[in-house]
Amino acid sequence: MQKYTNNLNSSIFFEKVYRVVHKIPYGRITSYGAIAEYLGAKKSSRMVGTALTNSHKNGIHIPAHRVVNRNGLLSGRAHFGTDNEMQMLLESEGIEIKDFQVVEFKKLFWDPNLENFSLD
DNA sequence: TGATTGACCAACT
DNA sequence: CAGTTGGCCAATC
Repeated sequence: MQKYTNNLNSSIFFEKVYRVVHKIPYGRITSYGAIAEYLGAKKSSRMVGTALTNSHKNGIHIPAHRVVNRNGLLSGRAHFGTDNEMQMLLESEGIEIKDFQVVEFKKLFWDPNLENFSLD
């Protein structure tokens, strides 16, 4: 029996995650789930977070701070250097944060599923 | 090597 | 409404 039932092969999937994250425009944000869906693994949104942890560990530089959870919450902030580094990175791009949440989440949401771009 | 954890999310109770 | 559960599976314990 095949191990993967949701179109998820880790090394390939991780690399695709990095490429999508790299495409998130400056000053915009997206969610783990939206990326997973774009990659055809909607139910594996946790793995998007795993991929980002992996990228951090391996020193792969991608704008991971632009990925938040489906409610606009900065759920990955603990993985950044200091307590509020993720927030400061977003604020430096003009994104307003309140209580660890992106205030204009809907307005700033960048949905890869609605975009026309290539993974290069 | 088995069990648990977790940068998630939708459905269910 | 909030809390729980099921799915997913790499990484960690």
